[in-house]
Amino acid sequence: MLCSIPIVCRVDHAMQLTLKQLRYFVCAGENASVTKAAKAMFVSQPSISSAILHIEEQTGLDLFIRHHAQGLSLTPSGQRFMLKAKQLLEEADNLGKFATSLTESISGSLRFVSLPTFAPIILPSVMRQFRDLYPDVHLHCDEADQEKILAGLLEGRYEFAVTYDLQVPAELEFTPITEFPPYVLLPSDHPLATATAVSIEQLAEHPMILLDWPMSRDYFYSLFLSQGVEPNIAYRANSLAMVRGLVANGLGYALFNTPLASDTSLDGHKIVMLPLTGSPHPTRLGVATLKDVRSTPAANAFIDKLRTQLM
Amino acid sequence: MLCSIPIVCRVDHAMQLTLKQLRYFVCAGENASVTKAAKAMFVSQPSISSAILHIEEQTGLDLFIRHHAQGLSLTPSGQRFMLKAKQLLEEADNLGKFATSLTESISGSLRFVSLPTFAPIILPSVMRQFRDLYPDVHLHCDEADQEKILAGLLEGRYEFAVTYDLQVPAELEFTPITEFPPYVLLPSDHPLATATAVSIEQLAEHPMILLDWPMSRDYFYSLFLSQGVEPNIAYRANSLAMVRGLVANGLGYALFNTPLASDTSLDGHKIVMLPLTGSPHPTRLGVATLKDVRSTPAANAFIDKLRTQLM
DNA sequence: ACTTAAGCATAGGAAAAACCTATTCAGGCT
DNA sequence: AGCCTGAATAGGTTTTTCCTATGCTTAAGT
Repeated sequence: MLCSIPIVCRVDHAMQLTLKQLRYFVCAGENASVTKAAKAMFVSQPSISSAILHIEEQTGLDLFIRHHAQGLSLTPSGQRFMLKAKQLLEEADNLGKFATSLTESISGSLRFVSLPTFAPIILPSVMRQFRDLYPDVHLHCDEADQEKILAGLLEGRYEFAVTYDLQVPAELEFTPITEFPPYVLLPSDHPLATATAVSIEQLAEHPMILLDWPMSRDYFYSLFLSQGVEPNIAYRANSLAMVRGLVANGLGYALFNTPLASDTSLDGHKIVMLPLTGSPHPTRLGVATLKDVRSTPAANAFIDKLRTQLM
Repeated sequence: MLCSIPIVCRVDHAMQLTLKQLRYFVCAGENASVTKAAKAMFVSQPSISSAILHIEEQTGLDLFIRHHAQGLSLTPSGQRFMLKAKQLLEEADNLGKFATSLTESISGSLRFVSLPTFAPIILPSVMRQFRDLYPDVHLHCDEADQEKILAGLLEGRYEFAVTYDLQVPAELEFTPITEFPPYVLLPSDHPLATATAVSIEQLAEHPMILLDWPMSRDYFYSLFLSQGVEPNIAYRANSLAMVRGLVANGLGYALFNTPLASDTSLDGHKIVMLPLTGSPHPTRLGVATLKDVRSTPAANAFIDKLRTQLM
């Protein structure tokens, strides 16, 4: 039979002091009296007494010199211990204040995320306005594709996301802010450029420049499919600027939904923007947040600014 | 009948978070799991759960995103709160460590007090030795008369006192270290200077220089009174140096108990030191501490050094 | 699609801690 | 000596903490 080795459960008997006990002790130390401390803390005298005794037992310190019938005074060790205890209590209070500041004040930092499609178009001015109002809040804006955005929200990396309402899972809340109806970008010498509006059917036969991003791709494709036609993809591009350049140089038309301020491509050619007839399904832009998590005041303030900006 | 005004008890509902709750929360946050935290903390899963819920209720924060059947992740607020909570817990641990350091290690600072009569004669060399052994301990030595010494001990201003066992109250513990038998200081041309020892009776008629300090005065007087004679006080002086100067210049003899290393006064005259016959009552030098308060290791170490120095 | 597994929340009762009232005890004060 | 003050103790009650058992919701597996 083997020798059974006794396993010593090493729970590392860390001194167990509660904040309450420390509070009682400090109060007694400052008043040099258990009774006065009891009055100040709105508890009975034995409560203070036993808290002190408990700390003395836990630490092995003699905190007080008991003067019979006339209160207490701190021992030198007690004085030193009280100093540190007060610091700790201070920090504990600060933690509480910090918590309320997180729920109540617009401060600290704010992390959010958006799609690179329109982040640089919409967010800079909102961030500018926000910074002017709340200069102490540190803004951090990431750009990522929809998949990463949703994962980041679920993992708590971002407080909110400015994105489309596409494939948003049930755990997330999507509050729409505005809609972007799709429109056509045409080179100025395109046969359809003189119309006031064009239909999907009209466009189908012409060569198209496709913004080749996961979401855009699916969305614009769906506009044709819902009309029973298929687009004639001549070129694919990976940035808005490139698409505009290709259009401006007459290589085809493109569909867009994010509003563009400029009617000129980077190389100086003019572009014509026309609405689509038949009110095609617009994309909905909004804010995605976690369903069961209250937003911070900073996040709410930012989202408000975003809303007024877009509406 | 007067309107009864309802008194709103404004107890300033300060957020009541316990360290234990914070510990549970942090552990859950670090493990991204209530269950794992429960195992790590050796408590049941609901204990962790309710601690978190309690903090969330108290602070109004949503600390975690609950992923059904696959743990938790911290919200942005939760992340920030956890950082601060960890800091607080760190500080709490430090307080515990500080307490044990007070009881176990020779460190920090050490305040004590002694009588100016012999403090400068005895303590400097002990302090020197102590500093060489424990250079990090800060020594603070006050000088005060017996009355102030005793009050200072009772108020916790000093950890111990090096003094005589005179009028020590019951709350204090006096541990004697050594005895100082009184002896005579004579000018070298004094009629008794050639003897090997002198008696109190012999001295009584000669002019005496009295060290006019409360305790010394009473003590030396008592040596005469116990023999049924009275001293012939010619001069009174307020310092050892002055007494020695007066003696050396032939103005009288003096009684001393603290041992002197030099047989020369400050102005260069020789002094003769002779023992008293009849073994008069010696003064007892020792250490006074509070009776019910354990001394710190630093104090014990110092007192040990003092004892080996004097014995 | 249905079942199983994982994992947090809730319920209810038991154990522990905190608290309160009443009393004791030890020194000062008159 | 007797009263007063103020801390400690005793004993019982309330509050908190903790545990077991169960429910509920989604992911994963078949």
